[in-house]
Amino acid sequence: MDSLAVDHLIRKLDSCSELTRSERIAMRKAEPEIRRFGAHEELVREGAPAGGVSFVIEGITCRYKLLRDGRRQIVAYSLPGDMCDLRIFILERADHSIGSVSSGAVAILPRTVLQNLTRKYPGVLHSLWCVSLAEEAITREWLVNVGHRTALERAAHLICEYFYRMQAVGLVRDASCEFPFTQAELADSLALSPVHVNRVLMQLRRAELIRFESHTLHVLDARELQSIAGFSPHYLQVAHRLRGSAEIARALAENPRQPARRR
Amino acid sequence: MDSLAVDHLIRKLDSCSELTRSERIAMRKAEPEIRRFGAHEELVREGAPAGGVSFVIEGITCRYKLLRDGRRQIVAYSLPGDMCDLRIFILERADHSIGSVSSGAVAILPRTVLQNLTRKYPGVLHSLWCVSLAEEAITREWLVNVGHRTALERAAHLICEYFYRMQAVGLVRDASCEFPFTQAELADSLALSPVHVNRVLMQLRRAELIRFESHTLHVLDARELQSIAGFSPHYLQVAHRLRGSAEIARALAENPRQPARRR
DNA sequence: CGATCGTTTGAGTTTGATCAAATGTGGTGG
DNA sequence: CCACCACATTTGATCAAACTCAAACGATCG
Repeated sequence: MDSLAVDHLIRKLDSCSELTRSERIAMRKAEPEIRRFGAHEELVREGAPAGGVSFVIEGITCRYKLLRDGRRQIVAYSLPGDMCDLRIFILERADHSIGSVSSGAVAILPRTVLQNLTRKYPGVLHSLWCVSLAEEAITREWLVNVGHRTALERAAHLICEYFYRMQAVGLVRDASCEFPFTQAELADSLALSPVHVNRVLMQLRRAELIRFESHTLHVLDARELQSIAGFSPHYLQVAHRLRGSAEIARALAENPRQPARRR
Repeated sequence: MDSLAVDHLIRKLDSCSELTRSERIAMRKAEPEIRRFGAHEELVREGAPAGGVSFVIEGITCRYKLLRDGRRQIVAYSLPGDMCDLRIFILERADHSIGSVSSGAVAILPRTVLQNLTRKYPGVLHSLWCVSLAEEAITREWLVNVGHRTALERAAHLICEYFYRMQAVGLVRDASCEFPFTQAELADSLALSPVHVNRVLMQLRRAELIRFESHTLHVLDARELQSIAGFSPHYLQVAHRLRGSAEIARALAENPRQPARRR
């Protein structure tokens, strides 16, 4: 079960920048702690001392910041395979909170384990860096979203991005996927009031672009939805067609610190 | 002159995660190309094929994204010592544009040079990763800013952040520093109209919190300004008190690929 | 079968946008 | 040194997108 959890992480890192066989083997030796959670819980509070590095293996989590007046801005969602918060690896304390959207589970690697891995296998370090850059690209797009798009465009854009990312991790079937968000959570992501989120979602449904059923999202007209959102998936495509990084990874692998089995 | 430029980069990386002597020496061998620019120019257009990795050695640059309708969102400013866009190191093409705010100069390292550095010196790789994480923290704070703060708070917050960062690179004297931004640029950063930026800036000046003189910003009441902004510099302090990263860097240095001179 | 939480709907308000024009200001060339 | 131009800032008036408040409706669960 544990090794299955690490496979999520390996797949993620591998998709960003190819790992060598020896790196994969080393990673599989890690035995993360599994922590289950319910929906809409607080997992890590801002300011909490940094624990291990965790990644989602099931369900959805989010990162958010709270303001003085209690309002919050969700700054990112983590889908299965995503790191909950890489920055924790480097900081003393969490610089924002982490919560769950749906129920699910995270795997937690003690920081020392990851430190040892990055120490011995620079390819892992490189992959982690790539993951960070990919996340930043998404954050930037959110900034554009909240800053310069109308409420309708914003909502459509978030749905497009979510759908794309769910697709990328194989969680979409028949143009539909889980959609566990409350409208209040969407509001905190989009910087809109819950009431207004309700109205724009209704607009999208009435236009027959999407449909909700229990907690499932159906995308009825992806093309039109993307058009309204001004969505272009380009910023998400960090995973593939990396330039140069494959060579780096290979070069790093040529002189591994740890004896590496070659195929 | 060139080596002086690289020193900026070394200082930056070193502040995030300590470099070893050999890493510094190796970096000093790099001979970046220097490119000067005037104020308010476009330096890299979104979609342009990726060139070298550049960092600011004088003046201020910004990253921005353009929307269909021509509006733009500035997503980051780069002060002297900052990388203009690290992500370019990994992508085929720029996924957003880069422009200048003031006149100044950037140093450009061919990608192959940086690739070789990261290949031979994982400590450099680690530092670059830390830099990326620090940048992401700023982007997230901008997202909170644009998403959940009022126009006045937003403007105050941006000024606080800018002032803090300028201080960090030693460009503040007597509570004042260069301030080359046009109100239109501030508007594009804060997701406000230029007219409204004018009004809130006026409010801050009338409250005697700041003063502008030619292109200089004077902060008259930093405490009150921060209070209005809800600014806490915590998210900026990645540079120091890193946890564990020093040990990583040291461990990496113990087995350098390249023969390293020891003091 | 309440109770709780999330969603929906309506009415009035506010923040910040837009449009338009006036007023600085710095730079250039005569 | 001045006239002029381009550009940035300032001010006023009007408008619209999204917020707030309030209440009703609906689902889910013990």
